[in-house]
Amino acid sequence: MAYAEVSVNSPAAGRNAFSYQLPPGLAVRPGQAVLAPFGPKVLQGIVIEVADRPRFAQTRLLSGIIEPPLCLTPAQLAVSLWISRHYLAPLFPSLALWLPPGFERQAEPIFTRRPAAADLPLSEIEAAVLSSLDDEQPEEQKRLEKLFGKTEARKALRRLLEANLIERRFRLQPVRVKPRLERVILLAVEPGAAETAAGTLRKKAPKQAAALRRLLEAGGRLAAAELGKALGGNSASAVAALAARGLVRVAAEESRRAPNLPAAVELPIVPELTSGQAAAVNAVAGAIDRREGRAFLLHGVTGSGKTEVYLKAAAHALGAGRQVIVLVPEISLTHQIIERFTARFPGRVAVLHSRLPLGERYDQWRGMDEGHYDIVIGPRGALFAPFGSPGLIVIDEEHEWAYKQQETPPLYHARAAARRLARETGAALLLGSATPDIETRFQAAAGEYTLLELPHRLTPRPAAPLPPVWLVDMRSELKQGNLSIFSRKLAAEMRAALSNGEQIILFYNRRGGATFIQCRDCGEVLQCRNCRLPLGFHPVENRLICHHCNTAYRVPDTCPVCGGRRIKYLGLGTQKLEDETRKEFPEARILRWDSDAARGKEAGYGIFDDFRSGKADILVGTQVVARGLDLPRVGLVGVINADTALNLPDFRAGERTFQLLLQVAGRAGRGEFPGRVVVQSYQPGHYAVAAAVNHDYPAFYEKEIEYRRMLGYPPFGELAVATVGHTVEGEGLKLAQNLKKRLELSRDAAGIPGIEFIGPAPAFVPRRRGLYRWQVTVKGRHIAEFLEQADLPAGIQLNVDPVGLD
DNA sequence: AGCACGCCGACT
DNA sequence: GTCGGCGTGCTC
Repeated sequence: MAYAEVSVNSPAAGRNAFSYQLPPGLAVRPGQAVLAPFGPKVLQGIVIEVADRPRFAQTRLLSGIIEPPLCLTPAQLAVSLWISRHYLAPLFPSLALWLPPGFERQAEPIFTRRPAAADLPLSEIEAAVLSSLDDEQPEEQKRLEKLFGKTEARKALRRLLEANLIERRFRLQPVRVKPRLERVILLAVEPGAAETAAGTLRKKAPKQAAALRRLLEAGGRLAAAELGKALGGNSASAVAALAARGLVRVAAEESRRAPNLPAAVELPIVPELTSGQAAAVNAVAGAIDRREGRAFLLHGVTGSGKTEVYLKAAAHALGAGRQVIVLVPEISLTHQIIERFTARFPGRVAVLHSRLPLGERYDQWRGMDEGHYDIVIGPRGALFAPFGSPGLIVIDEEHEWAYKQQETPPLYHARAAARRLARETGAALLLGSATPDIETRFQAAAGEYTLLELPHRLTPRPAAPLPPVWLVDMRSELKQGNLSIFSRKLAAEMRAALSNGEQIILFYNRRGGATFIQCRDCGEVLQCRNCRLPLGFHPVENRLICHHCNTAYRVPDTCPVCGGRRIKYLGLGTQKLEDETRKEFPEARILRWDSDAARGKEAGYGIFDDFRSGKADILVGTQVVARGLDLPRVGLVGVINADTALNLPDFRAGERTFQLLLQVAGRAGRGEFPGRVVVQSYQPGHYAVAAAVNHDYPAFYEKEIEYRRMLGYPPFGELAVATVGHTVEGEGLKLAQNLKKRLELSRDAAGIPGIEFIGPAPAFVPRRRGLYRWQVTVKGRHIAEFLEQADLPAGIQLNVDPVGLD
């Protein structure tokens, strides 16, 4: 007797697989998509394992396989099992990452009327629901809810079910996405015969003759829509007449939907590789050939030619008949890299991201599955492209936080998942960054990644140095009576740039708004004594609270360091910044680009294109303007507030600030003008600011890694955050305290050393969707192994290896 | 998610 | 005494 362990698509399944008996004659493989009975429903599932014995004694019979058949590869299966285990994520969603778009279908309830005659007293609405049901044609609950109202319909259905007047069954939702069919006109005779026929028809049926000619030009096959366009309007009757003569045939063929890709842009000359680039390409190519699943960290300053390394390595993988996955941090950044890849590899590039219409996503997926495309570009989800033997996985800007999935489980990190996929498939993994993640850089030093370096910038002007950076101490500006947003240095540089015809980027760091408290005399930010993280201000209690350990402090009147009285929380928005800029520079044309201004499918590309084409002089914006955008006419970059992000209660705040400052500085001087950068800061002495100003990654790394080591933060310890929520304010805290107690008991029972629990503390977003949220942070080693066997209450959310605040 | 079971408060 | 609130446990 054969059995299968199956992951079923039910929220109830969690991280478990369920045992089923295989019906005689049904053969399934691990990875196979199947249908399995689960409670009253038949659900979609994925086979995890096939064995002689079940893991669970009471088994039901597996319903069958899903048609058309679909089977995950052993490598895909292994990556998903790792994700589910490491991130304590539900199993089916971890497997579903690989499934084609639109594959997932829920079981929905349907109702039929029973022939039973029992004549019970019914309410008006119950009678109405009953009379709208048929004894053969089932009705969907969804439709009844729309008709009678959600709660009313549910109540009535429940009553009718109890009275045995109706019957409920479940069926899978209908397929949402289908191949698109298109009418195609095909030549049904030899070209010679068609030519002759066109000649005879020319006089009495000119439209038919023209249609034939057009069809011949197109090689005997043309979409009906195109033929119509070519003939100028209605071609249906002509086509019908030709078909009646047996000259053409009309068929329905599948047409692939594809997104509009940005036009291919190739550099004027394919550049000769520098020795650094060549060495990097050779190393990666060797790893691709040896199929050893090796990983590389390409540390190259902005503008050092990392993309060219990606392209050459990709060419090598494709040459070996293998596929290429290119990940970018977010959709709005796919644009530039798609331009480069489609130029080099026309017709082979697929794009996969959540903003594509479902039909396009589906066709892109199938195009890859069937081998029409062998390159995919997209954000983190593109890692799960249906490629049988990937040769290269590129992660551009690998330090970006967007690679960690937030909110919806599985909360995986695409970099970590890519590392597993590379190992499983023998692909080479290539991580690129100008400011590598501290953890990645540490692992490179430990030999986990091979370090490849590109220390020099390539620009049109030969050997252009990285732009000089001026650091302005805003405390002394204030002391000298300058209350403006702009320091005197920045204002002067802006005037000079404007009169020189250069463009300017003003970067404003929005994150961290007014959550921290700072002395405007000395720049001191009040921190928790235990966690060394900035304290958040809570106006209701008028207290400063540590978001890590929940210690409360009273709000001081004077600065504990310098005794100054000007303690305040800083607040400024991009809108205000734009207004101030306009006031100060009335002659300049200003564009604002922040997340509010960049909604929708185009994701701000209108703004970007306007600025690039010179329709404005100053671009004011948040994080988005710091991204890897190539803007050749930008001479000056001004950073309005270098350090607000520094003061978030996050141990990665320093790293984030450093990365952002270097990135935004890199926007200056990429083209015609030598670049300059002015950085305004209240904490110019902070090592993240100082190192960024000097473009000194090693200096920052040394300081940061020491800080991490001292406090046991990653890479020296692992973190997980458990969040609980409750509608009643005080109950949330109780839940969290209870959770912490249970975790401590589990730890002591298991005897796992070196794990500590911090908190409970209010979440960074203390209230969401009506719930008061509290968090307990788990810190230590082998956290996933501990949490896997720990006794966890229902309803908690776990974020393993968290990135950013939530 | 849904649904059953089971235990305490506002009503006939 | 009863109806009904939602806490807890289960789905191979």
